[in-house]
Amino acid sequence: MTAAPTLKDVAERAGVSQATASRVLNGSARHVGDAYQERVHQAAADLGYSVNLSAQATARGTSSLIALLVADIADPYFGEIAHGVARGAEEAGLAVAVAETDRDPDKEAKLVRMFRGLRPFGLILAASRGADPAPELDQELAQFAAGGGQVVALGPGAGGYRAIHIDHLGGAIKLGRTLAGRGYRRAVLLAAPVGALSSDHRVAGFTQGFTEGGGVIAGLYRGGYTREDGYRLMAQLLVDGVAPGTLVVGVSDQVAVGALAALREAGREAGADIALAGFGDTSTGRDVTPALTTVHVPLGDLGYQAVRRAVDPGWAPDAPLDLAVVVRDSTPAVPAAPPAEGGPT
Amino acid sequence: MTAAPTLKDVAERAGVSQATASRVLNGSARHVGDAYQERVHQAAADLGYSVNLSAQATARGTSSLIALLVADIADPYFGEIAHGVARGAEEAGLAVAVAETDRDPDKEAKLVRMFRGLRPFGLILAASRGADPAPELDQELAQFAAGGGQVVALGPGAGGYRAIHIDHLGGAIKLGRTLAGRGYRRAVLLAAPVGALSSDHRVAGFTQGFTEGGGVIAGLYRGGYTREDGYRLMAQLLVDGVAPGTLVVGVSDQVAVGALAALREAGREAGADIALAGFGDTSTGRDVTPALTTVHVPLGDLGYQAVRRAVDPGWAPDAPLDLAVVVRDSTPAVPAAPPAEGGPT
DNA sequence: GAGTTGATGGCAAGCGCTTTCCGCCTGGTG
DNA sequence: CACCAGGCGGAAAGCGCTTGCCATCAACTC
Repeated sequence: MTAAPTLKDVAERAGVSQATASRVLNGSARHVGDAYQERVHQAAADLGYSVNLSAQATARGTSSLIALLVADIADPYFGEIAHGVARGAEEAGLAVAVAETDRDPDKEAKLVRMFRGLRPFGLILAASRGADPAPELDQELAQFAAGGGQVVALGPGAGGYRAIHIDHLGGAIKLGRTLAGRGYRRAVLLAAPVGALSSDHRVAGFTQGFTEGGGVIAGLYRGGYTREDGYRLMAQLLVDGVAPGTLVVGVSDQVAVGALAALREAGREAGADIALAGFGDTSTGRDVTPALTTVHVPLGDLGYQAVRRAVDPGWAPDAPLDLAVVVRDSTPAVPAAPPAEGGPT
Repeated sequence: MTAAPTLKDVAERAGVSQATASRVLNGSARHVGDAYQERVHQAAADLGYSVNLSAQATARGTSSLIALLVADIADPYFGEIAHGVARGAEEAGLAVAVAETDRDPDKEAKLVRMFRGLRPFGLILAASRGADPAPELDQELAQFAAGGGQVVALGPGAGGYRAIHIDHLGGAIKLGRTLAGRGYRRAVLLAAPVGALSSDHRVAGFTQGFTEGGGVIAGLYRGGYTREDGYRLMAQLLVDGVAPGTLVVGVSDQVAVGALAALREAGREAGADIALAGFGDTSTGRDVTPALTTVHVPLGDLGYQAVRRAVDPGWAPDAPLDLAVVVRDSTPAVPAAPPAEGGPT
């Protein structure tokens, strides 16, 4: 047998109608006599039948897929989100389709268009969206939603759609406060370009928290979210000159780790000399030396919740997700007397 | 409009038959007059039409999905594979569906069964398979293949199916030799349970290379592939006692990093005191201190090749993939005179 | 014992798309 | 000018599955 057995085959073998076989095998509200059930199951097992989900989706008008859009699946940040999504999907009996946007809005729109063809149950947008309007993307999303699809966006400015809010702003404020509280007075930010929403929120939040605590933002470099960006930006910063005692904050853990690498390569010491903090609390930062101070974001739970939300629009988490700052060795407490380096303001 | 527009809608609006609309929009061998093409495209754009891939799959009898099975998508090892798969899939115009096995053979079989329902074009098995026969899995795979699906397994013992071979054995031999060449004489292995194929190959390979080079395997602990496993195993090893100068080899970078954490916590110094090596060369090990010696596995390329193989069974890579050992600071060269610890047997 | 339920099997009409024919028209040939 | 080939649009028969509706029958009810 080179073609997969169909429902019809099963029905014939069991000596029942297709309708009955369908009701037995693929969950229906209608009850079927025990004897029939038995026969159908037996026939299905004998034939190695497996439902054709495409056909099922065509007939039912809805599929059992959930689509996930991430910037880069190899990035632990998105990897953990995907992990949570996979968990939620499995629980809901859904399969997950994933694609990478490379943070390119055009590509993102293109992918949404292709996903739209899959008629997935829901669409989870985890790729950092920019603040700029993206007309094509918005149009695709609108059409997807018009067709009955659930779109849930993960992140801050998720306009219009169902959203799992991630309080980057609040988390960053806490980070700023905490670090100012530890005695830091000068900070340099390594961020993504203006318009990258989560970056913008983190920058704004940190700035607010840090200045409230008496600190000063002494510099702001822009690149992206990756380790390479962090490395490059830090190298530049080193060229421009950084005073010891300065705190360098990366827009993501990856960036901070990249900065750490640049620092080490330049012979400077992270921690006591130049302090370092990141954002996200991905596995990346836990094992470097010094261990990275960061803001914990419950990425996996977020992904899980996104699926729940897509499956059941009314669903809400028991407790809102909290971003907590995690202080580690990369930001040692600054000794009482500040080095009189940069005066405030 | 709350229901997505269908081909019929487009055809009507364009004033042509469904057949013509189909030919214009969804690639067909047949040519259609320019005027008609124009009208159809226009109508499709006006309506925001997007093909229903499920229906298309039903009609064509084949879908545009490629399925990927990994142990844990949040693990960078699999994240990088998935990244490569995503790249290949995009190139081929395929969507990728992914699921996590948690390294549980039963779950794996269950997932293959569900994927089978999706009638994907191909199925890529990246989750570490055990050496033990897994009858249910094999049966599912056989049935999938019988239905015309391409299954390509990533890894060592990929019996029966199209496989992208990963030469764990060869890579590990090189690692063993290299490290023996650097002067190490005693090694302890932190591995996964017997039967975990890639672990077995790595253990065997390292043992061979290392003993050939004059080293001795002084211990073999078994846990798993994760950071936690590494941490736990190393803690145990520490309790059991390890002589300075010993080399600890983790079955994966994750394990090695976990071991590093345990080491640090116990106040021992990685590198000069206890040397450390991993396997895989995932981002994990690059930025820890000391940086981790490991075997580079081109995970992304592997994933990419798997897709190519699935799409075109005849395809073969230009050059076979090579595993190279990457020596970093976690295995400093041992000074000439060995510490007379464990005599070679 | 006729009438009423309620449970359950089957028929057949879709779901949206592809693809095989079929027929028409244009154009080239001798 | 009769004829044939080739190009192209359309009608319609599926693809595998679901589900509304009807038929049947056993169990009750008065």
